[in-house]
Amino acid sequence: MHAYWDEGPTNVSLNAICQRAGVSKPSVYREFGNDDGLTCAALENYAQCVLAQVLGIIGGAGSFTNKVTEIARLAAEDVAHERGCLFVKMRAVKPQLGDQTQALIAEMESMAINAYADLLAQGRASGEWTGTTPIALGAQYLHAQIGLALDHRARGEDPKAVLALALSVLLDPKD
Amino acid sequence: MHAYWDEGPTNVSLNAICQRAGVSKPSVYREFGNDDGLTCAALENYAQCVLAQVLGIIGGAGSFTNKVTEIARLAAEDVAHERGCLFVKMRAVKPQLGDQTQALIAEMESMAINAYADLLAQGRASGEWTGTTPIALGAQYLHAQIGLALDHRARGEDPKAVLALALSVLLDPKD
DNA sequence: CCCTTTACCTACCAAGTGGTACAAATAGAA
DNA sequence: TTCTATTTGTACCACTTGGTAGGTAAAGGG
Repeated sequence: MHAYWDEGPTNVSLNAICQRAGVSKPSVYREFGNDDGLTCAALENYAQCVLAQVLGIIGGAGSFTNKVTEIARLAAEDVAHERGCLFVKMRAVKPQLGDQTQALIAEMESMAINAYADLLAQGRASGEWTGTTPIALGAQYLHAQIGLALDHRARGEDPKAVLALALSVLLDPKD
Repeated sequence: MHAYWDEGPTNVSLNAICQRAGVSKPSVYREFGNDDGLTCAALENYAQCVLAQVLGIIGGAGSFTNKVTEIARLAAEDVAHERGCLFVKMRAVKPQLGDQTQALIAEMESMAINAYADLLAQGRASGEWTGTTPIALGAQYLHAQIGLALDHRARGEDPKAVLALALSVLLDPKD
C-alpha cells in the first residue's frame, strides 16, 4: 500500500514491491494471485485504514457544517493525505489497472457518492443546509471537489483556499 | 500527439508510436533525440493546436461572462476535448515524464494561470465581475475547475453540471 | 525415526522497454 | 555512369516487466 501510495500505482513493479517487503515473488503470487490481486488488496487495505474515517465522520455526531468542514480539513490539511489519496491516484490511472481493481474502484466511487448524498440529506432534513442544489448533484460536486483537493496535495500544492471557495457554493447559499 | 492523447502519455511506447506512424525507431531518435523530446514535441504541438483557443477567447472580443461561459463550454462540451485534455493528462503523470516535458508542463501551467488572471482582471476593470475573490485565487480556482472538468471528460463523465455549479461561485456573487 | 505435506525461494522464461551500430538505399553532382 | 554524401531502416543491445517451473527447507504425523 505504501509503495503504491508513495510512488504512484503504475510506477511500482512487482519486483520492487518484493524487494521493499523482503519477500520473494512467488510468495506474492501465492498470496494474491497476480498483479491485479495485489493492487486490489492494497486498495482494500487503504479503504479500511483511511476512507473509513470519512464514513465515520458522516455517520457520527455533529452538525452538518461541522461534518463538511471536518471532511474538508481531512482532505486538505490532515497529514494522512500529505502525499494525496491512494484512491484518487488509482482512479486517475484506472484504465491501466487490472479488472478486479477497476471494479473495486467503481464500487468505492459509488460508496463515496452515496455517503456524500447521505450527508446532504441529513443537512437538508435538519434544516441546516438551505441550499437548493439537488442532492445527487451536490454529492457529485462534493466528491469532485474533495478529489480535486487530494489531487492538488499529491502534486505538492496547498488546496485549502481553492477547496474553501468551492465548498462555499454549498455552505453559503445566496438565496 | 494523438497516440499520447488517446492512450494516455505513459501508455504509449516508442515502438508503438513508430508502428502507428509508419516510421523506424532511429528516425524518431534522429528527429527528437529521445523519448522526452518526442513527448515534449507532442505537448508543444498540442498547445499550438488546442490551448491557443483559450488564449484566443481571453484576448478576443466579448463580455467577461461570455468569455468565461465560452471557455467552460470549450472544456465541458466541445468535441475537441471528448477524450480529455492532453495537458491535463500529462500533468497527472508529471513525475513519470522526462525533464524537458516536466519543464514544459510547468511553463504551460503558469501561462494558463496568468491567462485566467488576465481574464479576471478584465472583468473587474470593466465592472462586469463584482466578486470579491482575490484575482490570484480566482485564477487558480478557474484553472483547477477547468482541469477538473477535462479530467471528468477523460473518464467518460459529463462535467457540465458540476462545472456550472463550481463557476457560479465566481459569476453569481452573493453580495 | 522416517515420511508426507506444506511453505518457500532461486533461477529461469518470453515479451516488451528505451536506445544504438551499422549496413542498405537513395539522392545529387561530375 | 560512377562516385560521394545523406538519409533511412534492419537487427541488435542491455535491461525490466509480469509470471512460473522445479528444487529446497521446514513442519507435522506415524
